[in-house]
Amino acid sequence: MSFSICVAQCTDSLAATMDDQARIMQSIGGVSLAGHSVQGGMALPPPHGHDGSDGDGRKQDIGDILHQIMTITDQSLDEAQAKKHGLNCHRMKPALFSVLCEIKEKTGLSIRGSQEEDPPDPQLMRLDNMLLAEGVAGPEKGGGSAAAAAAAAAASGAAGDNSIEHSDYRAKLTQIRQIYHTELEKYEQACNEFTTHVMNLLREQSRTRPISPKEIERMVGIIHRKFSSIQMQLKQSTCEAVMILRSRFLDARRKRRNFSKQATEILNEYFYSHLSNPYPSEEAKEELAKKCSITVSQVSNWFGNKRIRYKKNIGKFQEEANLYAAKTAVNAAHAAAAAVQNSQANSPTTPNSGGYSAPCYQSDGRIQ
DNA sequence: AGGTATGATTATCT
DNA sequence: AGATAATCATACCT
Repeated sequence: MSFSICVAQCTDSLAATMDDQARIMQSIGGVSLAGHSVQGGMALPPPHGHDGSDGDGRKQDIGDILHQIMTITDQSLDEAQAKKHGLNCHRMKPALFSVLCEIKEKTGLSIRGSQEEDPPDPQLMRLDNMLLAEGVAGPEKGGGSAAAAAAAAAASGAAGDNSIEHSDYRAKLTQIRQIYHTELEKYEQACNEFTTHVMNLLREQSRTRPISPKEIERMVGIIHRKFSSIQMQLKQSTCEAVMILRSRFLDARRKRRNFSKQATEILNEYFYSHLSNPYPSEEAKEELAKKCSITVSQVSNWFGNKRIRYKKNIGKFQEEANLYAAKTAVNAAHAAAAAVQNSQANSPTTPNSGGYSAPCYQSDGRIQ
C-alpha cells in the first residue's frame, strides 16, 4: 500500500530489466569477441605489418574497451558519464554499434514481446465498480462526497435518521476517499516520472547500443503494468476498508433494539383502531413517529410487518386485537364522558360504560 | 440452548 | 413511490 513499497517494486523491476540488458550485453560481448573481432582483425591487418605484437595490442585495446563498457554501471554517475562520452567518441564505436545491431537482428531479441496487449482484468474491473458504487472513486470534488453521503442515506431507507452515526460514517468514508485519491495521484505521478526517466535513459542508451522504439514501448508497457498492479493493491485495500466501515456502521444499524413498550402500545392502538384500513397517511406516520420517538421509516416498517403478520395469522392476533379494541373503547368512553361532562349535559347512561362489546371480525380480519 | 418475536432488508409488483 | 412477501439477523423468553 505504501508508496515506498511501490517505488521499491518498480526499482526492482527496473533493476531486473537492467540486469536483462547487462546479460544481453554480456552475451553480445561474448559473441563479438569470439567472432567479429577476430574477423575484424583479419580484415584490417596491422598497418605496419609487424608481427603479432601490434595485433595483440589492438586485442588488448578492444578487451579494455569492452571491460570499460561492462563495468560502466558499477561506477558513479559522473565517472560513468565521462567514460561514456569517451567511449562514444572512440573511433571503433560505429563499428561496434553496427556489430551490435547485426547480432541483435540475428538473435531476434528485437521482435519478442510484441503480442502482449492489456487484457481488461476482471478483478480490477470488479474493484473499480465497487469503488465507484461506494462513491470512493469517480468525480472528486463538489458533489463527490455529498453524493456519496446521499447514496448512503438513500440506501439506509430514510434520509436524515441516525444522523449522528451517519455523519460519522460519512466522515470516515470521505477520509478513505481522500487517502485513496492522494495515493492514486502519487502512484500516477510516480509512474509518469519513472516512465519518462526510463525512456530518457533508453533514448540516451540508444546512442551506444541498438534499441528500437518498439522496445521502449515495451518497457513503458512493463512499467505501466507494474504500477497498475500496485494500484490494484491500493484499490483492494481501499475496498477492504470500505467493507469494514460498512459492516461497522451501516450494518450496525441492522442490529435492532425492540421498540419501547410505550411505542408498541401506541402503534398497536393505531393499528387496531384502523384495522379496516391500517394504512397511516404520511402525516399520521409522522405523528406516530414523533409520539413513539422513532423514525418515519421505522413506523412504515412496523406497519408493513404488522399488516403482513396479522394477515398471515389472524387467529394469533385475536387476543391482542380484542385487548386494543377494549383499550380504545375505554379511551373513547373516557373522552366521551369528558366531553359530556364538559358540555354539562347530564345523560344517565354512558355508552359502553363498564364493559365493551367485543368487536365483530369479518373473515378478512377487518372490524365490522 | 433453542424457539419465537420482531425490526430491518430485499426483491417484486402495482 | 409505496405495498407486499420472503427472508435475515438479532432480541428476548423459556
